[in-house]
Amino acid sequence: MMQRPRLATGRIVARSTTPPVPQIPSPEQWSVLFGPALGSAACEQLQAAQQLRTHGAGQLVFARDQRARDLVAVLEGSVGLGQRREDGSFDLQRSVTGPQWLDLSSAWLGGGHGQDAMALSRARIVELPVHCVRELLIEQPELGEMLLAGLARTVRSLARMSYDLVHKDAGHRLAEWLLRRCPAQSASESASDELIVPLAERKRDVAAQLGITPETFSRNLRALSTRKLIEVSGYSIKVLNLPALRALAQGAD
Amino acid sequence: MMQRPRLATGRIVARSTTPPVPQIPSPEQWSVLFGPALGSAACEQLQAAQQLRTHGAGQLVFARDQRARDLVAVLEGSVGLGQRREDGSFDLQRSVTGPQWLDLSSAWLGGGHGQDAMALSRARIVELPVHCVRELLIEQPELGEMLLAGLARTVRSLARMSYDLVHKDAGHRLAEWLLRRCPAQSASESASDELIVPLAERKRDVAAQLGITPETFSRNLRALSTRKLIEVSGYSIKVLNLPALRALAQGAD
DNA sequence: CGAACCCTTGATACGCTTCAACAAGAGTGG
DNA sequence: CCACTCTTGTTGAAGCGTATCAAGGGTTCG
Repeated sequence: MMQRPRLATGRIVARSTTPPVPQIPSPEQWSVLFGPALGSAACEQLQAAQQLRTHGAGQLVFARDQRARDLVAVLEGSVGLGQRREDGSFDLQRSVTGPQWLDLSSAWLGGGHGQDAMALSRARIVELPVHCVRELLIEQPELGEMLLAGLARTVRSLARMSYDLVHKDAGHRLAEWLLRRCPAQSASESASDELIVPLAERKRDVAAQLGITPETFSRNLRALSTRKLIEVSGYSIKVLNLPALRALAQGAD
Repeated sequence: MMQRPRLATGRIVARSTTPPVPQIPSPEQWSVLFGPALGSAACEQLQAAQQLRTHGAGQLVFARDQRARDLVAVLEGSVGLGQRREDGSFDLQRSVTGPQWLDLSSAWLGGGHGQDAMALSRARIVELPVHCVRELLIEQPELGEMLLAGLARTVRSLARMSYDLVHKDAGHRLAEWLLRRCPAQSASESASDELIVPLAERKRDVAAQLGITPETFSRNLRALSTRKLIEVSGYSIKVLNLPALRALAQGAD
């Protein structure tokens, strides 16, 4: 009971420099990143250009001043984007859980990444040199569209985030976050659904993504469980009243 | 003295439906939007595909549920992005002043715009049907890169905004905003620079972009002028101590 | 065992919003 | 022309939400 699912390995410090561990690339990773409509020819060329590496928890995936030569994606694990502070702590802005793009934007601007990226758990990373993608774009115009769509989704998500930061308080943001973590609440919305949200990350990291301190995060979780909307047990949260939670996220109360 | 430079024409209400006023397209508008490296062939094709329209202050440029078929840019004037509320008011998230892209992202996602856009002043708008751009992309791959770079800049700006919202208080954000409004503080940083920032928009709109209320905006302006960093006279702000302002924006104090 | 880390809870402080009131134009219509 | 209204910006007082500081308990690891 109450066991800790994951733990940043001691003091968060890189143990060794990045060990380049070539690993079996899953065949459909590209269709997850780019969308289902990617041709197999393009797929092969991406395979040829990719660079795989693995980072342990706490390691820096890239630094904000480091020149962005690649498109970076997370295949497995989760990586945090934010600013590393001088005292070694890291203030997280958002976390990216694989398989998902980590930084699709910086490479097109010809400068640095602009943010630090730190592995929050052991993470498999894939990098595509932007000059390779550039060449591919000439032959595969539909690849460009998928890149555009990917960036557009990032824009959406960031715009929503800053809207929420201004217009919603911590409780409402928490409810919204909780809903996003619920497994596909599509068809079977019947009553006796055992909706359990497991937390794969530290609670302070979740709090940072919501733009609040760990203390307020804890208090707001308690408030929700007092109101019988959820039930918290260590690192797993059971959703008791999905409709009420949804109403809360919409701005009720 | 103290004359009001701009005023949203009375109650903000659309006077008439959008009057499609074809106007002379400035030849270099595309190089401003896409970057200087745009070929003249592509330029001509964009010209052929473009749709121009003019909106009066208070008119909706697009609605959030409206399907996004075009890339939208502002040529002249300024347009606000945000949410129109039921009571007719508009809560602004960010404002776009021409010439600049207004919505480069939504059209690639195949859904709605996601936000409402309202003209804050009389504004000239240009729209490029996304299917035309799609076709152009096949022949002009470098166009795709410019679009990617444009979206990447938007991502940068939005990420910075949400960082600032979490980590900086109103005073620091105001200082930063003020600096962005200063005319190219490049070479002549000598002492006797008469740095005057004219406000083209209502102060409440500036406040909304900073994520604060008009009241706090007013108070913070006063705080800065009490400390002799600026001098406020109606709708024009004279910067008295640029270095101090810069230090403040960096996080000093 | 102690050390380090994480989460929780309480008390306090601060920043900002909200509400209310007021002055100063700007547009309107008699 | 002068009321009259509408909008904007400013200022003050009060209250809410969240951060900060401090303390304690639980767990893991050396």
